[in-house]
Amino acid sequence: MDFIKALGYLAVASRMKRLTDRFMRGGSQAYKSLGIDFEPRLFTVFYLIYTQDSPLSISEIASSLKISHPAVIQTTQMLIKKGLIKSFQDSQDRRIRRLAITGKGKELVNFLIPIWNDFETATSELFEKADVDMLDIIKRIEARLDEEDVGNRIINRIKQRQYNSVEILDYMPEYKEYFQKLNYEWLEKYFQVEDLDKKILLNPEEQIIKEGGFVLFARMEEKVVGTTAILKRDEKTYEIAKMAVTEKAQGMQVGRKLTKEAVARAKEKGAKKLILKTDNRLRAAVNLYRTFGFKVTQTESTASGKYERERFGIQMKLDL
Amino acid sequence: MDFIKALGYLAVASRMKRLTDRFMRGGSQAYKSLGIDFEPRLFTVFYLIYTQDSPLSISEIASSLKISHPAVIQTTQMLIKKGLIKSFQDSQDRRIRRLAITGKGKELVNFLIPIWNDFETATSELFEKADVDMLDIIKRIEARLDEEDVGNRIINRIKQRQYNSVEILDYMPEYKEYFQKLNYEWLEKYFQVEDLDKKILLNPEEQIIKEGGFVLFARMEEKVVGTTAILKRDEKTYEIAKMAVTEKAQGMQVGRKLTKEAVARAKEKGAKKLILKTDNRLRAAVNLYRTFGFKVTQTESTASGKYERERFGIQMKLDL
DNA sequence: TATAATTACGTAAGTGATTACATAATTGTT
DNA sequence: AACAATTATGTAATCACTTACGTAATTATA
Repeated sequence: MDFIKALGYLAVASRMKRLTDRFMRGGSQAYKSLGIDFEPRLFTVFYLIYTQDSPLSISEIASSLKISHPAVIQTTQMLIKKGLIKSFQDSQDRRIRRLAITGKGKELVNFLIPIWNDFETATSELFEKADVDMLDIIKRIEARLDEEDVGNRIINRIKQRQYNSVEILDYMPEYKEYFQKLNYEWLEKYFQVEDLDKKILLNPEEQIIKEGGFVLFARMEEKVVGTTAILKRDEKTYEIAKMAVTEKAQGMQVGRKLTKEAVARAKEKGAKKLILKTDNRLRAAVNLYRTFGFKVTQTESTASGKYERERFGIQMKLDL
Repeated sequence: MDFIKALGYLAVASRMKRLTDRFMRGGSQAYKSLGIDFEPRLFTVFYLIYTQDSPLSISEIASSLKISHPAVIQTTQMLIKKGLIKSFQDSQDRRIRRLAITGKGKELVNFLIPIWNDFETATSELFEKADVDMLDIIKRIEARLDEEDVGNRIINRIKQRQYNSVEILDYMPEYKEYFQKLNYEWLEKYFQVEDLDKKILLNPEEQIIKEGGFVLFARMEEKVVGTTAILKRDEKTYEIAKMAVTEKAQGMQVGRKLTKEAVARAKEKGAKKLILKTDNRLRAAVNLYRTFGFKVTQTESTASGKYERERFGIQMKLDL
């Protein structure tokens, strides 16, 4: 019974690895059973050095083979120990060590060429029998990965799902405590909770909504994980403030969705300008706002807000 | 510039490895960037334990996943350290350690299931975009490898080529010295060169050919690498003797080709029986003869030949 | 023309698997 | 019942890479 096989695409990488291991082992098995003092892993580096007319440097080899330079160093050390290549310092640039094939190396190549030819035909025949054009397949997959690597593909998909699962809700009295709690959570961590904070957080209805602003909540899987306020400054100007996302939900696009909704609400109300105050040290937040088109308008030297923390803060603006 | 790409099937294993590494790295990248304390290499073992109703043993896991049991031990140790699984001794068999998921483990699975789902869709979408049915491809290649692994495919091809490159030549006076030299080479190594040996090796024309026998030589890439004699015992009986293959060419099917030709020559001459004397300790030789159908007819206890060494020797016979 | 940035190489440690070997417990055989 | 063979697990060493970090040499820049 083969569990990995049953997992389908969930374990396709493991299956590819298992298959690759089989191929690599096949090569060393062949050398060993023929009593040849050579290993498959030496092949690419050795053959590259052999084919090149002028001696190559470590990093030239690494980039040609798309492997790390320590891998090249380890391989070349082994080849030098076997006497198949030699190294010498570059005459112009003393950082560079150049690698060239030796007489013994050339001899071995001549001996190995027919054997490598057998390697090649044996493999290509195997793929032919399996009715698989492996080179073309690898080429096509690599091309896709050059566009976007596996990690990013997965991350983007996860983020998209998380983003979709977040609901933005209007102010409801029963969520009032979250407005306070979520803001205290991070204010206490980074700054002090000042009197003006307390006043607004305790009385959002009075301080924000009655003044023509909004309070929004973000809910994810039945839990309130974020909040923000949109304060009305004047008919044409609104301000995003008191945005807070609980630590567990950070990185899950909650802030993005709250900001998106805040922008939409301000537009609806006929605002021409949306401003916000934040701290240059909160990189994630600043970058998030930037992606919406917010620009920094004031830095600490020019700011003169109501909060103590604003001497480290910045102001940002978005024209609607 | 991508040298490996240019090598085609000669480096297809390296390219597969490079591609696989990219996939494996993608997974850990995704977990890391989401701040999840989990690794791709834990997945198969963890998921297998999760899906199974009754706790599995180390070796059950190893065989289900087709990996070595030390790999399972290492993985489970890490999972235990993370508190995701627990282990306990089997009640019947005290050698067996059974592994079961913990409450914390189940919690993590529930959290990870949607993420694993994203892994799966991201990968399958990637392959779809590359127009590659990877699962089917792996299946087809694995099926071929189950028939014959990569190592054997290569070795067989090399042996076939070597076999084809060996020429069998009739006796020529200028090769006379090789008949002596090649035989001394191994006789001196395993036994003593006895007087009867010397007489025959010095005078093959007189001792073998004039008596109605043959001497054959094997040539590989312009070098004489092997020899054998076919002695005429009587009208219906010939004997293969003095077969020698130089050490460097051993394992290259030279002996096989010499034997094949010897059998053909004896048949041509109308022989009904081909015999030979060898030593039970020379396993490669005895096995070679066996593949031609030779059967052991006498062992040391019954043998009474002319040679000192025959008290360790055997006689073999092939009916033509 | 200092100094900062970049490049080339080297070393160390980690990764995720393997093979080889050891030991304890169980099962099979005479 | 005694011993051999097999099975289950564990440990050590190895493999073929990687990432992370350090240093020296060169090049770019203010």
